[in-house]
Amino acid sequence: MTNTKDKTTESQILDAAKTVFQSKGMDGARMQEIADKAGINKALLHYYYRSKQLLFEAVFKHAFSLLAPQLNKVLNDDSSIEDKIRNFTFNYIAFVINHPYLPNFVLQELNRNPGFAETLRHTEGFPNIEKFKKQLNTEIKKGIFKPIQAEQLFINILALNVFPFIGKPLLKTLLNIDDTSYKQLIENRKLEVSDFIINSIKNT
Amino acid sequence: MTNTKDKTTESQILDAAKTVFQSKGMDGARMQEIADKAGINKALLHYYYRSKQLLFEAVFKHAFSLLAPQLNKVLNDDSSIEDKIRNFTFNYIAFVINHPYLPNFVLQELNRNPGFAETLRHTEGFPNIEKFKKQLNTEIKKGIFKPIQAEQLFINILALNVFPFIGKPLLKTLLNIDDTSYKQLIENRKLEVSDFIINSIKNT
DNA sequence: AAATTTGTTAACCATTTGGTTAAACTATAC
DNA sequence: GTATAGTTTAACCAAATGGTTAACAAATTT
Repeated sequence: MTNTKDKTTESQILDAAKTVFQSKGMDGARMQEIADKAGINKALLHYYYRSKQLLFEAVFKHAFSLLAPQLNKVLNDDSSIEDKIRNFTFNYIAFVINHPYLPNFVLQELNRNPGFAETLRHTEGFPNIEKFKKQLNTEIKKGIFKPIQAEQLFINILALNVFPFIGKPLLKTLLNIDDTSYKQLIENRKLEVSDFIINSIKNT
Repeated sequence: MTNTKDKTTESQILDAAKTVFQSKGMDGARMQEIADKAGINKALLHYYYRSKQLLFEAVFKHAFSLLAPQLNKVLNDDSSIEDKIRNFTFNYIAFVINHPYLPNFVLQELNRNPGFAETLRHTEGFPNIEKFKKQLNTEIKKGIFKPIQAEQLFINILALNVFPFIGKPLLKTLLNIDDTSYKQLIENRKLEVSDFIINSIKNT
């Protein structure tokens, strides 16, 4: 075997698995469909990844490893809170526009199996809120921001950025708009969401 | 057959189906598990609801019929925008604390089958945003609020209220807190979220 | 109370599904 | 070039799954 060919087949499988798992979830995904999409025999899936569960975990961990650095940006870099919020919002929305299935996939599977979140905490580079908390409290003491619990602000930031992607089918229907308009609405949020947040907490 | 006994069996099935579908989703749910939970033979499921798909739709429509009136409250009653936001936030969070699986269930299944949302639009009492839009624009013109698109504000309100429930397993891990603390965090949001929103858009 | 309709069950069925096996094929090692 | 190790496939398998059937039980009707 050539190592090149190895990697090609294995990554073809992973790519196909990503597509199928992320659009149908663990329960809805079929090993045969993944094999077909990868253009290989079903037995090869088990040759490279023993079981559906392990293949799924590979996909899930990879998905989460894409999201974690996005979160760390808002939590652990050295800019001001205001800059963090603006950068995170802009970058996260731009990022998810290119990976539209990711947030729904990760949240759904964590809900299906909450114990899975525990496993993630012990992985390298798992986001931690401590620095963000201290920094926010310092800036509040300086009078830059109105008092707000770091946890609540963090939830709000995430909510405003993540929800439009998870809620897309519902929101499109409620707002009675088509895909193009919805895309535009999301595009506008890259800047509007930060204003919305900053407006709310900044002292004048 | 007595009509009373009919309804009892049928609603036992529906109750069991709610529990199973809402916690495991369409793909993860098993007809046998629903039958067991209802304490009846599996064939009875098909006697009352022809197929898994139809039983699922009954559960889904019921779930949505619980959520729709909550939305209509923010869209179509006669109070001011500020009161609407405060009432909706308080009521919605209180409501979902008692139906914790609902938002995730509805959003997940709409993502799995986006065409389903179309079906909902044509049901009685489907929420409509038009009145909210006009009212908001009027209050903006009066100078009560800073300019903001009704659609964006609506998304924000929904996001801030719904996301904490959908994201619970992720947020609990990120914030490194236990169930009791998380419950308290959510409880606090009943009032804090409205302040957060109003602060952001109200003219001073 | 006999006939008929409705409710309920155990057993069964076809299909799907994740997973295995044994053989064939390919490429590298000797 | 032949042995050896890694790769790929077709065929197969057992378990699970949604759904059906035919017979039985319980009401309702007449």
